Amino acid sequence: MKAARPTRSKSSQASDKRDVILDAALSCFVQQGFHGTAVPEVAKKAGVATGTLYHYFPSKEAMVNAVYRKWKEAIARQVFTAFPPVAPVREQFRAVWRGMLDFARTHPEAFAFLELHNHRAYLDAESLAMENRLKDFGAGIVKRAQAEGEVKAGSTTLLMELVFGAFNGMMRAHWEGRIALDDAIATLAEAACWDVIAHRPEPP
Amino acid sequence: MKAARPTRSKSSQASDKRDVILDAALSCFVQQGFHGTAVPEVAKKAGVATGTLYHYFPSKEAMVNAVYRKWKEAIARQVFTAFPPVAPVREQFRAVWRGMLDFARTHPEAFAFLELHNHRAYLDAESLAMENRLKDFGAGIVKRAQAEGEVKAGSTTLLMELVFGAFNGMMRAHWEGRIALDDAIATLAEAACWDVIAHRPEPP
Amino acid sequence: MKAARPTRSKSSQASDKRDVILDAALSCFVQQGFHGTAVPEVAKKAGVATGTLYHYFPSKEAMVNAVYRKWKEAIARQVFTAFPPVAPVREQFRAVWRGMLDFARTHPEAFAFLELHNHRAYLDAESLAMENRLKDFGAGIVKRAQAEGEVKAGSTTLLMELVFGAFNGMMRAHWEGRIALDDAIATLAEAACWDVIAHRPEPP
Amino acid sequence: MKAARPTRSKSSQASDKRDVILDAALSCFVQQGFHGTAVPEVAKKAGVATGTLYHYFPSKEAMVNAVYRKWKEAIARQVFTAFPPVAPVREQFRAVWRGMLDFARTHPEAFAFLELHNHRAYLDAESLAMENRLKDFGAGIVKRAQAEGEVKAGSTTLLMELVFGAFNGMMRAHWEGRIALDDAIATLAEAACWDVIAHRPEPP
DNA sequence: AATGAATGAGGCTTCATTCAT
DNA sequence: GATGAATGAAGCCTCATTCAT
Repeated sequence: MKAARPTRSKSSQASDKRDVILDAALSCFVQQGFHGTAVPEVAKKAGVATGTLYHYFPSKEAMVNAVYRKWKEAIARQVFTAFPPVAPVREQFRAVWRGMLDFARTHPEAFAFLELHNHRAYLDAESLAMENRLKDFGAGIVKRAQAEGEVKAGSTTLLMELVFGAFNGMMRAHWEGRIALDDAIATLAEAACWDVIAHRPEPP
Repeated sequence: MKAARPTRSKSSQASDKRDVILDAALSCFVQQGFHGTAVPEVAKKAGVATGTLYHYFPSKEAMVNAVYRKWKEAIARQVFTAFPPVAPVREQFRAVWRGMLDFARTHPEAFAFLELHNHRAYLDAESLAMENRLKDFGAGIVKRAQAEGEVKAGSTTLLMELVFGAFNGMMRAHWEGRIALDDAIATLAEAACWDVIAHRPEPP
Repeated sequence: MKAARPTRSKSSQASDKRDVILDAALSCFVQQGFHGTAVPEVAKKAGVATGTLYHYFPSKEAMVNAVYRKWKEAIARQVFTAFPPVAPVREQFRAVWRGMLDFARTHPEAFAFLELHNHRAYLDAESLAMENRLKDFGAGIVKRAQAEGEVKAGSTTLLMELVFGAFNGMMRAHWEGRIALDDAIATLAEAACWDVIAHRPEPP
Repeated sequence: MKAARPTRSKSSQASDKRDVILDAALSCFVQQGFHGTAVPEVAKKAGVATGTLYHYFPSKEAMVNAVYRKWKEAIARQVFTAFPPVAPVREQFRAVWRGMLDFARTHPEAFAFLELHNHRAYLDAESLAMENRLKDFGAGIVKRAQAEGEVKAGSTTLLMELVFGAFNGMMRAHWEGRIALDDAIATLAEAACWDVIAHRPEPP
């Protein structure tokens, strides 16, 4: 229900404009990359004057970092919220997977920007620090599952990176139109990615 | 005296310089991205004058496409060469995997450039066409394996993208220093990625 | 409660704010120059909003001219007030000198702004006209003194400019920390500058 | 004789262009000040493209410092060259004075730029260091003359600043058209400025 | 073929000024 | 009157590309 914000105060209007700019920036950056995007382009897409961007962000770099953090926070929140702390490992895995998938389907540009681009040249320390939260979180799950014997032994980080990589590979294929991400595909993918880490003793 | 390289013809010297430029360009592009790299930077790293670049490439875009094709061709050749056409599927999978891994270890910048960057904004049609060869090749293997019942049923493309994605995830983690790619890790990763596509009937 | 200033009428409050702005502008202009100062900087230093400046001055140029005239008027008033119309020339000289020195010591930023900056690019006709009053006044004194034989013959303007120049040189050295302007120095300087214009017949 | 450079090597042509730019910059800066001058203006006046300026100077600030140093060096050289080390103080004073006057007459814009503008906002340490050489040199002369009893006792720096200030005042008046700097005027000015520092015992 | 100075359009950012609140 | 967000022209500087040597 959008009716929840019927009267907008001055400050919420300002926040709105900031968000409009962030959305325009996301859209430009995901299509053309950070260095491939001109600041006036972002302004034009946001429907404001170029100078206005500089009331909200001190520089283009600050802007891209704000975009990055906004959405990294959003995906983290979504995954954490859906996570069942006391469920069996298999179910936890599914929950994280669905959380990420829901996010990626709801905010395809945000996901593509976060995961399909190389940000190392312009992200600041705080943004880089953020990047590791989901991964640490994921690594924690894998580690506990390893202790319970349900997941392969060996480098926890490797297993987690393989799963995230597979997920990103799927999303990239979707983003670039090579696959359609319907429920059958999503289910198959989830199962296949579980198999990446699942401990399956050879049958006798 | 230029006579120091007697065994090389004039044309092969020219090729050398072209390669020097391509190497410098690869190095710059992988660190700073295409739009983040200035042409004189590439020239400086290559040890030639700026104008010289334009004797070998008509534009910066042509240059980045040449870099892309050179290395996409190289990785394709390496994988095709190592591929055993008549071996069992499991062995074929391992061969492709090892081929890619060997390439990525031997040419880390090239691999990072090819797979960890988003090129859509500047690659031309021919380069884009090239991108699909490895994937089509991989998809062919998967498809045949599906027919033989050794691989999960369902979207061939999805399975292949999951495997490539997992591989890229591993390489990105390595590139960014989160894992060390020793043999134990590589073996575990290969096995885990095979499990992505392996058909494992539930035990009764 | 705004009632804290009961003795001041509305209009004098407005004048106060105008003066606050003029003071802030003086401070900025003297440190960074006219073109080196941004209008919002002046507003910030004055403690008002940027838009408020434009209630008091139609433009940045009008503002700098107002600053100039305010202080040029002030120094003129101070010098004229202290001037003894019927005293001997030597005493008149001393009075003018002390008047200028008092002003420069009391309002160092104002003096530095008036005399140590080059205003030709933005002063309007009225401001430029003002600039010559002190000098005409000074020239008048010198001219009468020449008639009385106490001052060197020759270009009145030159003599007056030399004295003003010497005074400014002293103040610049003080402003830039090369000399301390104590009473001994001031007395020596006054005597030395009188010698610039004093008619001293060679001893026989 | 300009014929001394009949064939210009590549490097001397480059120096020529650098000098053309420095001259254009001097001309702009002296008329409109540093912050009041736009870089493309300088380029236009120099007859080159804007980008060309940046082959010779890394920034506008570097450019203004180069202008400053070029001319500060030139005036120093001129004064030092004309200085007679073993002559009587009165003659040394005259030599310094004439050296400065010759320079100011030959290069009026350079002199106006050096002495009639306030550079503190953009000069770098090296330029500021340079500024004190002429003054230290002048102070040395005054100090020796004080020791010989020909010059007033008291703050050496003050006396020197008064003389320089008077000289600058004269030049400013000339620059702004209030006096014509013919030989009669110059001679009178020189004598008057000597009187600033001359020790004249009161007649009994 | 090789050079690198030169170009000028375009990039990021600033800033004098306006105007809705 | 007072505010400060908004504007967009203009500022400094970069950079892909050209061309005389």
